[in-house]
Amino acid sequence: MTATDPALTALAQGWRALSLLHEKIEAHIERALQSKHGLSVREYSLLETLSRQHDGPGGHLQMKQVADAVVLSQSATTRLVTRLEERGLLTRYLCPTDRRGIYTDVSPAGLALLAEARPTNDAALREALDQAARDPQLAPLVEAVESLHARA
Amino acid sequence: MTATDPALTALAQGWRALSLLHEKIEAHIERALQSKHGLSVREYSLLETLSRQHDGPGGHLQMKQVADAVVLSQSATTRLVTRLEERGLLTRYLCPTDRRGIYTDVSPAGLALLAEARPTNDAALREALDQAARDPQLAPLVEAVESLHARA
DNA sequence: CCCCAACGATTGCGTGAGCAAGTAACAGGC
DNA sequence: GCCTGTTACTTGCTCACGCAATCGTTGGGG
Repeated sequence: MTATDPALTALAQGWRALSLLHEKIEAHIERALQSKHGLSVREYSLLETLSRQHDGPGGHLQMKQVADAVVLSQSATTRLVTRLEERGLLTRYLCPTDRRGIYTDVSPAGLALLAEARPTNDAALREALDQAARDPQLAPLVEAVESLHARA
Repeated sequence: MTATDPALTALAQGWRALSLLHEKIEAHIERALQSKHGLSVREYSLLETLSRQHDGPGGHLQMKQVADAVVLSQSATTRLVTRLEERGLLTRYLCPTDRRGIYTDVSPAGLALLAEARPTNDAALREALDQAARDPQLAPLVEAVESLHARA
């Protein structure tokens, strides 16, 4: 039986709760974004990330940075970017100083679609959180997520 | 520009942080479990869930309940259970009172592997959390996850 | 008793993901 | 100026997932 260490077990419960909450929210948002805008959560997430960089200095990210930001493998990132590029939602162009690097930037169409999808995303998120808050095992985490913005 | 509503944006940031934290932890544990025990996170998660039911009354779960517990589609659950059954880690048997339902139960071999993999899982989790705590954007969430067990 | 709507589980099909191997471009030693 | 090692990205392969259609089972009318 190895009488599992209580501290570790408790930590595992926390991880389990986090995992459950994440998957529930993701599933909920996925359905909403997919049905209304033909976007997956990852695709939306990528557009969102790139658009935030857009406000800043360069307005572009290298594939590697993208992969890190969305926590995907390089190969998956390549294909994700390719898909969105084929839909005209973003553009790819070589980095002038290092021709190995490839920058990606959101296109106007991408920004438009993002603006259109953002309310859907936010509403679905709000909904999923409210729904999760009714589960006593998830409630504390929901609270934590919501209180994150208070410190902004 | 649609001057995004600050409250919603903040919520989205919270969701983004949750998502990042989840994926980092999952990736970390996945590598550890996969290399040392040939188990995916989902497979481990399923064994863990079933074993916890094992302590309780019936010691078994219907496919539907399993699917709900691990947040998977019914089809994915069927295949996940099939894979683990083929490895001899769990057993399937018909529910005697309703032959539509199928119960799943962890086998002794499954329990053994679980006992073997648990330390790996816990260590990787601990590691991933410590690593994430160094990211200021993730730190508050990490704290929340860790404090969950304090209320047990 | 038979029929039919509902339910649980499985299967066919298409898609996205990671790993490993491959290619192109930089950086340093000699 | 090559040759070697490293970096950034892409491609081949395999596999797990979700959706939709299907099969077997159950339960409630008629």
